[in-house]
Amino acid sequence: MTVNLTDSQRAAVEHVEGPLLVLAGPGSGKTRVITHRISRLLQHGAKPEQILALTFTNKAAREMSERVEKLLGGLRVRVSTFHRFCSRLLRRWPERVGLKENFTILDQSDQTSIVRAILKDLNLDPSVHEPGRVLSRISRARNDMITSEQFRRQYEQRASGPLEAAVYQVFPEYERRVREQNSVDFDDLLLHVVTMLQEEEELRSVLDEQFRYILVDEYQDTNLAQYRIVQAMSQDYRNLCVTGDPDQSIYGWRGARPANITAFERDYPERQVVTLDQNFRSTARIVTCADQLISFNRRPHRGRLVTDNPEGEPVRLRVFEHGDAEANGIALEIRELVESGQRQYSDFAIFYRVNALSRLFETALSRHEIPCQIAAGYSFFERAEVRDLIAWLRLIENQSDNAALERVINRPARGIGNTSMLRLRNFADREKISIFAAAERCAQIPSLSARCCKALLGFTDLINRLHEQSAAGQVAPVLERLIAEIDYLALWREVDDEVDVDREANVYELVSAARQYDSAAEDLLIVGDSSEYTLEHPEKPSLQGFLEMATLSSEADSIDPEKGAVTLMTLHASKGLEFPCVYITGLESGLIPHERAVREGDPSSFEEERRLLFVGITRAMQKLTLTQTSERVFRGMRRTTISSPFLPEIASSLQREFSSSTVRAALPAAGDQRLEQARKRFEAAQQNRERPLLMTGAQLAFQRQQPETDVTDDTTQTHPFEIGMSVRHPRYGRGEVVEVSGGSHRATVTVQFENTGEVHTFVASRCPLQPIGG
DNA sequence: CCGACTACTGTTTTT
DNA sequence: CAGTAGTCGG
Repeated sequence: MTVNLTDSQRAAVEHVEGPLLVLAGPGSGKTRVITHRISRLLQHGAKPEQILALTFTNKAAREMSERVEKLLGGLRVRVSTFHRFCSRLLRRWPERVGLKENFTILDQSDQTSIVRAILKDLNLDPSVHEPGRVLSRISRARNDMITSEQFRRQYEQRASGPLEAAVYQVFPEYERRVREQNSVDFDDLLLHVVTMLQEEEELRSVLDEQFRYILVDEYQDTNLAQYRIVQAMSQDYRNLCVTGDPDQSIYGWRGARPANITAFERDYPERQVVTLDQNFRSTARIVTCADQLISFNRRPHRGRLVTDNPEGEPVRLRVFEHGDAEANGIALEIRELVESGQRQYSDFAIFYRVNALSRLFETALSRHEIPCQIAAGYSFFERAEVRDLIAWLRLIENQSDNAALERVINRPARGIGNTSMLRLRNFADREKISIFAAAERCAQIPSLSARCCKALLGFTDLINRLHEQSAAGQVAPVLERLIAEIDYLALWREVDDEVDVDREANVYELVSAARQYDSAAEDLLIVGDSSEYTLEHPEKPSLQGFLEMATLSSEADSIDPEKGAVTLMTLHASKGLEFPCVYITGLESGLIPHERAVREGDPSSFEEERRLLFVGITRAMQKLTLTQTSERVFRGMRRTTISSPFLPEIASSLQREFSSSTVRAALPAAGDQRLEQARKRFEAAQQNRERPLLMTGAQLAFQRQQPETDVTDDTTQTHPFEIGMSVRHPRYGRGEVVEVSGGSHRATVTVQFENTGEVHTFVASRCPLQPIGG
């Protein structure tokens, strides 16, 4: 069985007892090693239920469990994402962390609404403190296991920006409200489990014993909470195997700590380390290219990548005029390769940095009648109509789920508007009850009209009836009755009585997902013994189970490499996959690396961008094409692009190809006559306070040569301001920009002036000039 | 209280 | 461009 393994692969497979760290480079056969290792564990007497494999994404979980099942001839071990695993634990022992068994999981839009409501109650302007931003700051803190209390203290110790000021006020209230409605957010799933394991030693040791062999994939992506969870379960039985690659750490922005790898070596001094660095996936040229790129990181985490694979085709860089041409060119090439019989559609993948670019490729491919599957941001479960129905189901399950209630109570409209809701909320606050409970007692709220009251009672009655029905376990009948009773499809019916087919299809798809769930749920579960601490108690299908599935899975999971279609996805989503032919698109400054990563000025986020490109490159098995455009439409504005700074780093392994009509996207050299034209246009535009129609490379160069910019109180530029930039103000003279905030249309700029040392803040209005990128 | 219209603003990546 | 928050007339 282990005949085809290399020495280091075999070392990892044959290691049975004790902690093991596998440093696995891309394409080094990691999954193979893990599955063989599991089989080895079983041979050595481990029971399947003692093995727990934790992954980061559903996709990875599914793939691993399929491969294990195949190798072991149908034997199943527990493979789960962190979030799902935690959800199961909480479902089993909710009272340990003060939850009720029917708790619901909030999605991101619920979280944002809660933050928005809190900001409002605190009289903080949501246009200044953007709810999404506040939320992500809270989430980041919680990922680092910083409590609201600690956050407040930190805030008081060192003066911070206005965002922090809002966050420290919102933070505790956010936690309170989420808890109050018997719900959890994504972070809570992990955090509650950390608390549980910390405070309940008995439970901890039982779980430690139950899961004697724990495997963690993509260990570099674990955050502090995940680290703690794994730690806690690997104290008495230290058979913890983690696999990771610091060079593929691309989730730093989300609290991932690649340093957990180093921590592992510290926590388990007796650990064994195996390095897998031979690449079996890609051609030698692709491997060289990847290796070259990653070596530019301050601390590349490996020796050189090696491979015995043949050299293969050159890695190409194709330059196109604009985004449409890029998408079209790729589509055309794919079509030709398929039509000539050399390739099939499923061989191809197209990667991009931001989801916003997916459309371009989607339309180009469909123009060429090329089938494609998109692992895009808009998952099935995120569509409005599906989320509506899910919110209804959540409320049916958990009547304290205020977030769900707020979403559905007037949808379809039943005459319960803002004012009524305000009164209802007030009553609920006063009585310390949920909004649903308040609605049931609406007769006691004198300010509510009789009509409104009647509507409220109709609503609560419906929920109660459906709740009763849901006790039977089956989800589909509840959902079907709900849709019928609220005549949900009518909501999407146009005036002329035509039904929105897409939405209707989604509704039916949800119903059929529920049916499928109902029939599949029963055989999903592994039956363990029935002691108090058994995790796998046999479970009937339940509304809860269905909701968990709906909330914790995403569209990216449904990507099927065998589907006979070209795959479109973000670079992030590509991790862990491989394709014979890969296009990495938009190799432009501001996109790869992303503008924001550059603006942060933090070398580590810049390096994360480099790792992201590294991940993308190493997905390719045979044919890798990087593409770039000369101009790109962004936010409805056309902008000339600048080449990605990563390209020069791999220049020697690239073969450049320019489309016939392409002008090179680069800054013009000094003395270029285009520079002179640009100067004139720039000045004319400035005088007329107009925006130039098109920013050319020459204009960019021209602006770069103007280090000083005038600042007045009412007119400022937005984007061109960067921290450290020198500016001149008619009244205060020369100064240096110390802070910039705001978006592309409005911004505030804080400047410290040389003469007086004073600091002034300017509110920028719409800028007469185009912002320059980067 | 509802829906239609307008104005404004934003865009990383995801469990 | 496209999503949404906010305003206004019915």
